[in-house]
Order: sequence, then C-alpha cells, then structure tokens
Amino acid sequence: MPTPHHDTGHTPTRLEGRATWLLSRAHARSSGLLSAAFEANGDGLRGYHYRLLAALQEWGPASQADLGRTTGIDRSDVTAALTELEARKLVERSVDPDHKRRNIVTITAAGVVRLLELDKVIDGVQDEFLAPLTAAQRRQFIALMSRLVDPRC
Amino acid sequence: MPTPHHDTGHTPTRLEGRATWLLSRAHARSSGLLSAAFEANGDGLRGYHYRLLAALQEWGPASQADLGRTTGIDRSDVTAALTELEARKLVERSVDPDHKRRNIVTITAAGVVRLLELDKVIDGVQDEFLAPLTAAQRRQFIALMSRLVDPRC
DNA sequence: CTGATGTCAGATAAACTGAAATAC
DNA sequence: CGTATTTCAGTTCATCTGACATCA
Repeated sequence: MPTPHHDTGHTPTRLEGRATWLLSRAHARSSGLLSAAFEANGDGLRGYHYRLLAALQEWGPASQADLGRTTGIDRSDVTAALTELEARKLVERSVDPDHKRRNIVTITAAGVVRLLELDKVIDGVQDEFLAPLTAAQRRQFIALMSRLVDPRC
Repeated sequence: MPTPHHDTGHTPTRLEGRATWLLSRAHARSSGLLSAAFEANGDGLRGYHYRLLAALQEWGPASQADLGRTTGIDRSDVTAALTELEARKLVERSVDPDHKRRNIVTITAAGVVRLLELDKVIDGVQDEFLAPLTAAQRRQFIALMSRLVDPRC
C-alpha cells in the first residue's frame, strides 16, 4: 500500500482529481460490463449496433449520414455496422428517391423486438454500473454528463 | 431533423437517458482532446505513460504489478508502457533484492520534469472538456465519478 | 504445489483518417 | 465547380486474454 503523502488523507491527488482519468476508468468499467452483457446475450451485436437501432426507433428512418450525426458514430463505421444489422434483418436500406446517393434506413419489426431485448440488457448493466450512487446522484450524474456531451443542456 | 416524438420536447429518450451511452460519448470527446494534446505536445507519450508517471510520483517507487493495480492498467500493458518510458529515461527499473522476480520502478528527475509539463497539458484539456459546467458542477462531477470508479467514496 | 510476477503474442471495440465513386 | 453521401482500407488507443517462465 504505497501512501507517502497520507498526512492530509483527502488531498485530491493528481490522478484522482482529474476528470480525464476518472472518465477513462469509469468508461472502461462501463464498457467492460456492457460488452460482457452483449456477449452473454447472443449474436455478435455490440455498442454500435444498439446505438443505431435505438436511434432508428427513437427518431424514425434516417439517412446514414444523419445516423452518424445523431449517434456520434463515424459515417464509415455506420456503414459497416448497418451492413451487419441488415444481414440479421434488423434494419433495411432503401435508396432515397429524392436523392439517389442517399440511403434511407428503417428498423424492421424484428429489429424493434431485438432492441427491446437489448434495452433490458443495457438497463441491467446501467443498474450495476450506477450501483454506488443513490437515485438522486444518478439523476445528477446523468444531467452533468448530458451537459458535457451536449453543452446546450 | 428527425424528431417524431417532440410533443413533450424533454422526454428522456432512450439513448440520451442512458449513462452507458453518455459515458461513451463523453469519453470519446475527452480522449479525443487528450490524444490531440499529447500529439501536439511532443514525443509519442500517451495516456498510459502519463498515468504511470503520475502514479510513480504520487505514490513513490512501486513494482509493476502494484502500478497495474493502482492505475487500472493491465500488467502486460504496464510492461510495454514502462519499456517506452525507460527508453526515454523517464523511469528506471531495478530488481527488488528481496524478491528477484519483482522490479522496482522509479521515476527519474527527467521523468518528474516531463510529468509537470504533461500536467499542464492535461489541465488544459480538462478545462476545455469541463467548460460547459460551473465550478460547483465540476466538483460534483468529479465526486460522482470518483464514487463510480471506487465505491469506497 | 500454489500463487504472484514480468513478459510476449495476439484479439477486440471504439474511434478516426484518407481516399474514392456517386449524386446533387 | 463544390458539397454531401456512401463505401473501403487502414490505423490508433485502450483494454483484455492466454500463455509462459520465474521465483517466493
């Protein structure tokens, strides 16, 4: 147990006071739980697939570029992930008649079913991850994170 | 702008209410800023190197296994990162006389100097990252993250 | 023998980069 | 022409896995 400066006991040490470091650690834990849950759950779906399905169900059919913008996933990764979702018949791609270069992506009925299953998985992970916090703290945490991700509150 | 359910306008949507998703997004932003800053700053040091230098300076010389535990970095990655730090003369490895399998890692004077420079880089990134929050919110955020990373407060 | 340690080779997920072809 | 979209190929960083030899 190396604790040289433990005279104060609560001095915010270099690493522990740093948001970047805390964020790395927290993210590592969260995504570890998440990928374990996804893996245990079945077919090879991962974070990107969930995000895309969720976005499609929340906001309706969209182009791939729009999906990339709303989910924060790079266009090239959107392409790849959608191809995998399409192979599982969870989404459909069709060419936008008004804009032949653009695809319109739609979630299928099977996609919605799968999404609802994944929702439960995610909720379980979230509960486990947020376990150290009280309900009020969880709300605070989510509010603060939301502001960080999108400064417009 | 696809916003089908915007009757309420503030309904916590599936993705936006999820801590795991918010954490991914926030972490992506933070680590993007961080790696850009590291890259602009000079030699090929990255997050792992900073963590190790910081841990060594905070808590004094330690074995690699201890470093792994305190920083949350896997032992195998500790080995690799320390080799790179050693090549830059920022740390030194010596065999523990009491335990010949174990190395004792020490930060060098040059390592401390480099660490102090990196501190400034990190602080700059952190300020930019936390910009949307007030000072009180930043403290809250750090406190909540600390609890998530280490449930013992 | 068990257990901890350091090392190596490799895999993975998320994110990003750059370039190309196509459409507006 | 410039701009937006989709796609492809390749890269990076952080993380993790499994194996192995070494030592207490």
